[in-house]
Amino acid sequence: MAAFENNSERDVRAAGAGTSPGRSLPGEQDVVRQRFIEEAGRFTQSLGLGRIIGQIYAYCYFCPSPCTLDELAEHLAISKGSASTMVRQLESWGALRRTWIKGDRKDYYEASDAFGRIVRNAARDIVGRSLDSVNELLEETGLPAADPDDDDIRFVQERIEKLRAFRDRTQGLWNSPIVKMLMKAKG
Amino acid sequence: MAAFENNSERDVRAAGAGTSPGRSLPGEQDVVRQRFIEEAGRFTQSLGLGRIIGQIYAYCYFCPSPCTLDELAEHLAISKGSASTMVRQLESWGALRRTWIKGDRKDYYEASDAFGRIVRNAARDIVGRSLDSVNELLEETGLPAADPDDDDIRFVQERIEKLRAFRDRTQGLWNSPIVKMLMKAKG
DNA sequence: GGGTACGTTCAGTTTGTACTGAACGCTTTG
DNA sequence: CAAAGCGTTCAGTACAAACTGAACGTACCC
Repeated sequence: MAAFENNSERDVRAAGAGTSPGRSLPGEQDVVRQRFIEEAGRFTQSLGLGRIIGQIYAYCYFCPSPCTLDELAEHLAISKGSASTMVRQLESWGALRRTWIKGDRKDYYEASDAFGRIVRNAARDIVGRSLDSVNELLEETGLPAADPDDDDIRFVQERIEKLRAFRDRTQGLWNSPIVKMLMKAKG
Repeated sequence: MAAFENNSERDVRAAGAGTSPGRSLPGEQDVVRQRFIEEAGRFTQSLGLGRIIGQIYAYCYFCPSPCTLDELAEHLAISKGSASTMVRQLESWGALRRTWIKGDRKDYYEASDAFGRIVRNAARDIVGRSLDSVNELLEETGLPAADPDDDDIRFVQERIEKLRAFRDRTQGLWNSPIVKMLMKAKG
């Protein structure tokens, strides 16, 4: 709601990059920014990641210069705690990079545009641990060794075997060079 | 909790498939079933789909014969309403197939083992609509036509263009024959 | 036509969790 | 050393979504 108002420190900084020196009123591009930030929030929320994480990334993505925590908290009208937590989450996915400006104690964050890598990292982080748990069960499940004649036991064994086969087939899919290539940004 | 107790109609039917005629006590395979059902519930829940949907699929997947709604509700200790809703969700993903037994008014459900297709359908259903919303925004966003000299406007334009490029590159990824092949079950 | 036996729907409740904001530890500055 | 500025943490809260179960509609049977 309070995003990209033009009376703050950051907007002055951002406006400084423009060619119209006296320009400080919100331009049409700020409306566009605002809509993308909202949409990104809806997107990540509908994915069960919460609204804030999408908003933070979108805000940084559309910032010409790195952002600080306070900036994010103020413009997105969120608590500093949430900003801190979500920023580190995004950083762990490679979605944000932490930078510093010498003589300034604040941390600055800038968005990466390597979307493919970000999505892969996030997906791995989210479904990865759940899948690990499933895999563990698939491994440790020693089939009932006795009674190979029991139809029910053999049925269960076959079902588990099919799961294992699928797991093996898809395991290397994320790391497949083909998929990587398809998602790679080319300049 | 009450899953796979051995005093119910269904277990009698399941036990009938075994080779040991008098056998009605829970075998070791039922313990395995139970663990897979629990794990499936955890899995879908950690994915934000709820616990029940995974449990239902796992129950059906490890059933040698099709299941009914009442059976699912009773053995998984869930309400019939949830069973009905989730079963239709799974059916829409191709995870369950609805069958009938003549002379019986109940609906019967059996699990598909085409995991690849199920995952693709589910993923498309879940992230699809969210992505549609994003794509809509990407399309309808006419860039600020005026002021091509404004650095800030050009910056926003470039960022949006990069998003469009990634969208175009990844759009056909799910339907890519390579990915389809990698996920296909081979007999 | 009444009475079952189904599956479905939906208002209500409960459960889970995203988010807040105050307190904390650490580092730098005066 | 005190004080301010920074990021982090965590108990508490508020909100949303999962889940329930009673009411409903419909098809079949006596």
